[in-house]
Amino acid sequence: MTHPLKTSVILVDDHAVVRAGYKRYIELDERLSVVGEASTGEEAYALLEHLSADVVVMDLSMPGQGGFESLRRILNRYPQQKVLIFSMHENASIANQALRLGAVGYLTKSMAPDQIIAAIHDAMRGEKPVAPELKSALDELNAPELPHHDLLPREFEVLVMLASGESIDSISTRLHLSPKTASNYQANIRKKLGVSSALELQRYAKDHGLVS
Amino acid sequence: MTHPLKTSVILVDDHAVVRAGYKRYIELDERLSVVGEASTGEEAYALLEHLSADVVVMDLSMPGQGGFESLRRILNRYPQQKVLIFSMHENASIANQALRLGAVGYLTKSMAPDQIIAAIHDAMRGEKPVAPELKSALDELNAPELPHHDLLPREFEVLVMLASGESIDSISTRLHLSPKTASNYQANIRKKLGVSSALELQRYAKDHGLVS
DNA sequence: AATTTATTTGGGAAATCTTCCCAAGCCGCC
DNA sequence: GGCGGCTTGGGAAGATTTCCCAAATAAATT
Repeated sequence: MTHPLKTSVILVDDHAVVRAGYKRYIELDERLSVVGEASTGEEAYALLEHLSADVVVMDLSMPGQGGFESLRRILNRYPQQKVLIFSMHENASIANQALRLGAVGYLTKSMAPDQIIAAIHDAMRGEKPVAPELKSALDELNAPELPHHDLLPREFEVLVMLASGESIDSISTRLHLSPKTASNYQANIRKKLGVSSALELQRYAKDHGLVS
Repeated sequence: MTHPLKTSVILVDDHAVVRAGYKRYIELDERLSVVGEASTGEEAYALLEHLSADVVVMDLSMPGQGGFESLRRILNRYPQQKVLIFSMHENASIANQALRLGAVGYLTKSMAPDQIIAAIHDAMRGEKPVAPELKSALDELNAPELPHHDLLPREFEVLVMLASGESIDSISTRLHLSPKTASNYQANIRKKLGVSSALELQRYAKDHGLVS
């Protein structure tokens, strides 16, 4: 026999209507079979205790504690599990985070159905399929010479808080710093990143995946 | 016969895999039939020249000139066309804009499949189905007493520029104002809206659909 | 162990920005 | 003509930001 075993797949997406679409396409390939579905990351995690699958195909934007946290927990518990992210967002920094966390690939919903099927087979072969439109952006993102790479650790921490909209006062309180110090960090961060306002800073952070 | 005619549906979504899901569910109801599919708004517009359908079910976030523009053009050419928006975004201000443009309803992808089917029938009956999780937010959004409704015209203009990240200097230049005046506008806007930083102001504007 | 080196923390002083208060000019309306 | 709302900005006080610098601590190197 040419197919000793089917590749088993678990689908994770919070939209039932979207899961139905995945399933229809995946099952057109008789070497694949969908053995389970889940609508949240937590559900997927629980499912894996009873059911193993070669590949988990998972959306990232889900309710509950979100796709990233689920990915982290699944890989922590099952380090060998192949997880393919299949996301709406054609955002290189999101893809980057997911791959760093250990996802075996990152696909987007705008890929053609047969590319998606091919990616599942690729993953089984040990490759790391990535949506073609993100390849170059990903390389750029991992270039070592991005401005925020020479922020000091403390500066980085403050940057993230600033970018998520916290005020100097709130930061200095939460970090037990004088407002003066927090403000000085802000100035240094802005200078190093080459931005001059809170909104530019936020945009920088978003573009580089430092905040959602 | 109890069903004199099936309700015909055209699906518009740029993700083939997602369309497959819609279709599977819709066709489970034998009173509905999918008579056409399109992957962009332009395609949908062209399709309508050859093919009429009772309801167009359309995603908003699509490549090309976007869902809003497509909706506008379709309704301009075919004012009677029932268009149901079926979007990912559970954002009241987006829904609000779509409904103002003349969509007959706004559904989200996290609704249960049978609610979606029901919404299509509702639309045929002349109702205006709206995702339940958005109902209250929509009402709130159309309440006449929102803070930004008593901004002066000029203030509103400055608000939009501020919220899209422009600096006081850039605004004063573009509007031929002294930086002082622009800055005074900012202070007045912030007071009227009850926000205290650039980021809060941006969030306010986003939440109320004043900027994308 | 001794000594650089990097990092964290904040003060002082000047520059800048924001706020608050107020007033002049303008436009439309009765 | 006069009233009221809108637009425009000055003055002055207050707050924030910036820039420069230095002490304290932690980490790395020899």
